[in-house]
Amino acid sequence: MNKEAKVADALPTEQKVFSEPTLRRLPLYHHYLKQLMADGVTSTSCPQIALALNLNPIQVKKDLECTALTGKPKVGYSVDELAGAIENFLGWNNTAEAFLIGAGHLGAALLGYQGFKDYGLDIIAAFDVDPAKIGTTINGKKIFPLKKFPELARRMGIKIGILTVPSAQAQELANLMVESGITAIWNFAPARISMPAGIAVQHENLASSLAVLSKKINKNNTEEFGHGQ
Amino acid sequence: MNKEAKVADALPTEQKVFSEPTLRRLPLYHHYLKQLMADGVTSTSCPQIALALNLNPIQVKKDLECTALTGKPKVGYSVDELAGAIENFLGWNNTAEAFLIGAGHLGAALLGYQGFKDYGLDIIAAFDVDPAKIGTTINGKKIFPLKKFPELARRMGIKIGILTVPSAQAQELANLMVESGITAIWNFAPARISMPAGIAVQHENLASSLAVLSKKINKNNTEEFGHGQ
DNA sequence: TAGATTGTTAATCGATTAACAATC
DNA sequence: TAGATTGTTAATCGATTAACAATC
Repeated sequence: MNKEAKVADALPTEQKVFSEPTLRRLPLYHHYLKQLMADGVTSTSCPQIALALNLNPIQVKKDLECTALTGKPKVGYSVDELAGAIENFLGWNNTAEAFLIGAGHLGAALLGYQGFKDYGLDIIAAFDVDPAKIGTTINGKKIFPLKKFPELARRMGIKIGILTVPSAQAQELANLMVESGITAIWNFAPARISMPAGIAVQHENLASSLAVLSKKINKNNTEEFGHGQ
Repeated sequence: MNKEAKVADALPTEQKVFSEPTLRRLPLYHHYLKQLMADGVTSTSCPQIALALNLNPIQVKKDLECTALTGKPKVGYSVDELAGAIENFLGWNNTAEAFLIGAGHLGAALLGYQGFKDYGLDIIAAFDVDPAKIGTTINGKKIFPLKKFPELARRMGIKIGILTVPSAQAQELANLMVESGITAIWNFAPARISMPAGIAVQHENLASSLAVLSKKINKNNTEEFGHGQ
């Protein structure tokens, strides 16, 4: 019995929750660890990771508590173990299957992105209402008519839905997903969708990111030239 | 002279900084205001916006301080004015031109996304090293050889660069952008890039979002079934 | 050993939320 | 007027950062 199991026995109900900023940083650490592995490096430390990613070393340490690994003072952690522990924590080693609705530009891009497999996600099919797209294959993934979604999702036990549709249709199609047994929705429409409790929703909003970038630009300009916006 | 100008005169150096979470919510408000406008609604309030977007009304009020608008007690704000003030604050009414490097799946999707114009961004050309892509047009945008980037960026005074390349090339091409006069980079590669001070960088990381979604799913499951992960 | 890093607890900082007077 | 919302200041909450003993 390993250490993790012992801790789990001792505290069966106490499950530490990690903040969203922490969760968002874990893939960055993992990416760096993979780089180290490719370079043949076998151990690393929080200060080293922090230096490479331009983060605070103590923050890195706090974040890595989620792995429940024990490091060696002065040495750090095994790169291999650490990468594996992050994958394990994020559930990247048991792949989940997903359906996508909306085979437009963005939908097609996601269908063609090979990296998702590494993150435990496999988009196995897409759905659309456009007769020109139905029956075709985009980036190796077959496009089905939207009306087949509920039946196929139920039959295949799909739990993750990806929404890449115009915002006007987002709420309606999210509802369809939930009625079809989907319990987690990754929403790329520039509109919030509201869902019943128990349904996980992750909003991806390019307008939000662009707003942050715009303001960063303004900030740099005003600092540089020394006057208000 | 309007109120904003007066405030700017009175406090020329004091420029209130708004938090990143606030900036990310502004486009959501704007989107809802546009909906109201389409429905012919002329005024709205923070509680109404909060209800529609499932947010805290006081948070909405705090966020809208960035507009420097004065609302009417019991009535709220003019939908039209509020939408305009947000556009103004985010700089969406003076369009900025951008170059994109990496005309793969994701790059093509961004080239084809019509919505950016509304957010003050115009991607006017893309660059790639693939001879099969160079000279072609993807979603109406011409693809140029990468080696033309510095000259064209300089000549056209382009300040925004969008990176949609594999992570192995991200840092190198970000450097090229900066050498070509780019001062803001929107990075879609799943790798952090480090930049000199004064260069604005916005990282877009699907792996991070997926990490958050995965954990939301786990959380719901453990709550539902009442045991640890 | 000396020194760097871990592990953990405490302090700080900033965002969110609450409180309340002013006002239409 | 009564009541809802604004504008603004204070309190809370949580994430980040600091401090420090333990240890290899």
